[in-house]
Amino acid sequence: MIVETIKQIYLEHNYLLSITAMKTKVSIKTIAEQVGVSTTLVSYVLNNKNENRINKDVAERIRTVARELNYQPNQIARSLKFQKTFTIGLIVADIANPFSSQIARIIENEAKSNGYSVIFGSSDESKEKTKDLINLFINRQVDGLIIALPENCEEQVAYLKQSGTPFVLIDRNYPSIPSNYVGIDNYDAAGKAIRHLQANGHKRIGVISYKTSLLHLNERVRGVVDLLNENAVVGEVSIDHTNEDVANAIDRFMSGDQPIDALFVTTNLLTICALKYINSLGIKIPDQLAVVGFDETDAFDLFYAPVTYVKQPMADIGKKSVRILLDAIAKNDGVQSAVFDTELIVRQSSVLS
Amino acid sequence: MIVETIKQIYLEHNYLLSITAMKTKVSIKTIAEQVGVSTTLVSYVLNNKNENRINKDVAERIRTVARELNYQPNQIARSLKFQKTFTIGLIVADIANPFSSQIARIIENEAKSNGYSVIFGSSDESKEKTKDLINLFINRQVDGLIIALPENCEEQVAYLKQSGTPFVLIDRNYPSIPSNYVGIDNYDAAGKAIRHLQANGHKRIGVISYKTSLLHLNERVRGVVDLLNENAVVGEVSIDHTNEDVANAIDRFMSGDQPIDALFVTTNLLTICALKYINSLGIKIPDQLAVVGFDETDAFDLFYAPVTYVKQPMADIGKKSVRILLDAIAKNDGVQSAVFDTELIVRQSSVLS
DNA sequence: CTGAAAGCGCTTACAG
DNA sequence: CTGAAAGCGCTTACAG
Repeated sequence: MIVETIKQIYLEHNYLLSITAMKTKVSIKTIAEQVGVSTTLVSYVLNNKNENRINKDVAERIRTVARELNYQPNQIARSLKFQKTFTIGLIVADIANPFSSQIARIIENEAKSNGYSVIFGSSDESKEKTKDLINLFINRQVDGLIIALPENCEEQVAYLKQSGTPFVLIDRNYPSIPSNYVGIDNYDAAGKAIRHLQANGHKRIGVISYKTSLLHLNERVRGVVDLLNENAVVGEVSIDHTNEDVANAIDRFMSGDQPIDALFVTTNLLTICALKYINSLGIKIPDQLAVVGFDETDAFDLFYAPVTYVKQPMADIGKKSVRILLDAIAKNDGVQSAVFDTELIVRQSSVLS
Repeated sequence: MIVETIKQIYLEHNYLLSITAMKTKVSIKTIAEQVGVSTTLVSYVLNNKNENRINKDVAERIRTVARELNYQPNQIARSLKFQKTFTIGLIVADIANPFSSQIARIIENEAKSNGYSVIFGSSDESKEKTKDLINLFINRQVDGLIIALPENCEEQVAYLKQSGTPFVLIDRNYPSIPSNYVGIDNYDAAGKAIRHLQANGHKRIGVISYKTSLLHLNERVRGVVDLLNENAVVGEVSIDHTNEDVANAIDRFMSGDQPIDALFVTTNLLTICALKYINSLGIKIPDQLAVVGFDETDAFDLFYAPVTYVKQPMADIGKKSVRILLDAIAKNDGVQSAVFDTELIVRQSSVLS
């Protein structure tokens, strides 16, 4: 009954011949036997090699049989032969984070148009998981890796270098160990946010960031502090107790005789967290508090005062990281890096009405 | 200089011995030669096989050398031998869509704890891309596939069946061709939303969904219509002109002598799109219009009237799809399906204040 | 114009 | 207790 249904559909779609091959794995050998030639010839024909010195009729018969049997080359066998898998390993903190999944999509597209597939893994900001994923992907013979590393991963970078597997770091860089890297000018991004807030009359500006050794985040904070000096009010929150820490920071910022009148938050997740708490306090944005966030998300668009944010050129970052990786795969010497500018998308959350 | 830095770090981390192996691919053969035994023995030892009849000293030497050389087994070679790659292919409409990336993360975890990795691809709701991805992944010898299919993919389902590759459909089902499937009770989910709106005194309810043959979405609409009968006001929007169509539907719903007082939207992306347009019209939620959306997103939390939504049990769906797939990989006969209940998360957007 | 053979890195039944 | 050999599915230099 089920088989009948399938058969029916195949008939309709003109796949009749495939039915005969149902479930039987067809290899180059199957075709060779069917046609009565060597596997050598089958391989040549199917790969369009030595076309000029292969009998046209034989070639045609090979192609026909291959089509009839719906031959699918075994890429694993090719990979073993070529020592090349046409696979890229992507390691991010969490593929469910919109920043990661947006980048993943761009990398997927760029990889695909170059014949590569991508295998992914989430590190949850853990050094150990990162190391495991690196080894896993190396075992699986990926041709290269694109990685957003957690903090304190000098060891992993060194390990990657000595492994000989081409890789490019994205988002988070480790300048102490020269590596391929693609990211943004974080210092300048923060500067854009702060100068904008200042230009709009904000005097006392708070910044919320993670307590971390991650350079790209610290650069964002440094960008703030260099502009505000002693007037900078910094709140560092732990990744383990983000909600409480953000709440505490905001409470501290808003109390005392010099409450802040503007807030800059250095990541999308932190910004959402901060906005939720600000909402719960009934603080009105932007009148009581101006806010600038980081990265694009639908939540910022739908907020009652659409949120001003620092926009990263996701497409550029994703594409460039693949390009650099493919370069490194082709010729693994020297390192390349690309640092993109960001754009401040100004909306109501930071502009007094 | 760079080399010095790396060396330094390796010394610190006690990887001195690895340095000597820098860039040299080490195989089982390398170890065999170094120890002076056959590759057979190396393989047995490293895989803990025939432990009882292998000389303890030899085994120890093999292990030591393997560790010193930081031997990493070539999984491609193992895959070829075992006809098994321990890889799952995941095909979604767009990995950048939060629904997809959340599911992806759960699938990743569940797969990993069973020794599987996951390779992904986005179909952009295209039949052709889906077919290409299926073939690509089959060529790459994935052990199984988890797929959210676009509409009109009967052919692809039949193709998958005849390929013999185990697969499970998620989110979108094709009951005409019995297959492994994991999803939710879409009809009931819509019912939950509508009964809630009715219980809150809403009389005239509009529903926005895609114009599609996708069963799961039509089930959501059917769930509405079966409750409201002729009072149901349905707006179907094209996936190609979503923004305009949503705007047109809402304009139509809100005009005339019987404007709607409540709106149910059947997907997260559509809900966000609808909310943006409603905002732009200055319509106040829930007082002028109650809204119930679908799926979880930060945007719903941060909305000035936190949005009531139908919550899918993402973890259940993700885990179950992997479990069923692994079952099918182990013993590919018969089909399993799992249909989960949803939960209506009631918040301000649908409750008159 | 065609095919036997080696080899990619692994595993394992078999023989000793 | 150990190893030579075959084989997973492919490619290709080489010989004819």
